[in-house]
Amino acid sequence: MNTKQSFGEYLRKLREDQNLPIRKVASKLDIDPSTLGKIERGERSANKEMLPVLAELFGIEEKTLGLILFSDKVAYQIIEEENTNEILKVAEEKIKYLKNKNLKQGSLDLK
Amino acid sequence: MNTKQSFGEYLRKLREDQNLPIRKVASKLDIDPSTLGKIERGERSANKEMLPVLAELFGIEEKTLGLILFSDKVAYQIIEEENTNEILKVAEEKIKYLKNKNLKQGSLDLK
DNA sequence: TATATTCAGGACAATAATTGTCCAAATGTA
DNA sequence: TACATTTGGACAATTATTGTCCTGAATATA
Repeated sequence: MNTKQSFGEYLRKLREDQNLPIRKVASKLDIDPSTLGKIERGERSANKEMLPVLAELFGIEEKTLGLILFSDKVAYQIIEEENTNEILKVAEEKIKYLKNKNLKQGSLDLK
Repeated sequence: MNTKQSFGEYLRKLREDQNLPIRKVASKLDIDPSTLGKIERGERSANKEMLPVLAELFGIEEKTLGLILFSDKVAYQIIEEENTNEILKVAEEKIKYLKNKNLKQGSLDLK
């Protein structure tokens, strides 16, 4: 996993390695080519529904794509803060706590 | 740091420990009391501008408040995923890379 | 050179999400 | 009871995101 690449850069590389034009991938995703171009350049965000389509198209685990996409989103959300590592650590603990709580009880609801 | 508490719960505890009504804290924050109530219950999100006000009011480091707030946001963003730990780890690496890159170059721009 | 294809990036309306504000009902308290 | 506090719904205003189209530049192709 190359963490020096954003989701968009990763996607572009996949696409170019296969010599596919934006147009074709966009059509598979059922979005405007211009939108896909923006996603590749990081000017718009991809969404979860695109992942299974891309996974199949490029023969990559959907989970891997999700990992790249969500880590991007998390990074973007906190990169302006100073104590990013601490934030991530506390977030990890909160998630652990909440998931566990959730196993034992009903559904959750955070904001 | 108690990671079993959301920002709202933490805030409510601070407020109740001082026997302050929502009304008063809301007025310091210059927001509607109903909105503050919702923040405490996690139905709305707090924002960064509120942190210095709360920090001074309760005598707590702004950074600590920010830590609780942002870790909440990160947790909320990914809690529905399976591989949350991996996501956080990759996010950490990305941030590290981007911050370093940023030190050496100009300003950054992700999405 | 002319023509076609691809891509970047702007514009802008449609849609969705968030926020501010007010109010009425419920709850707590003197 | 009377008063203060809190909850939670409603809804408009604001802001953010998305879908769509268009133009021009760059590149490839006939």
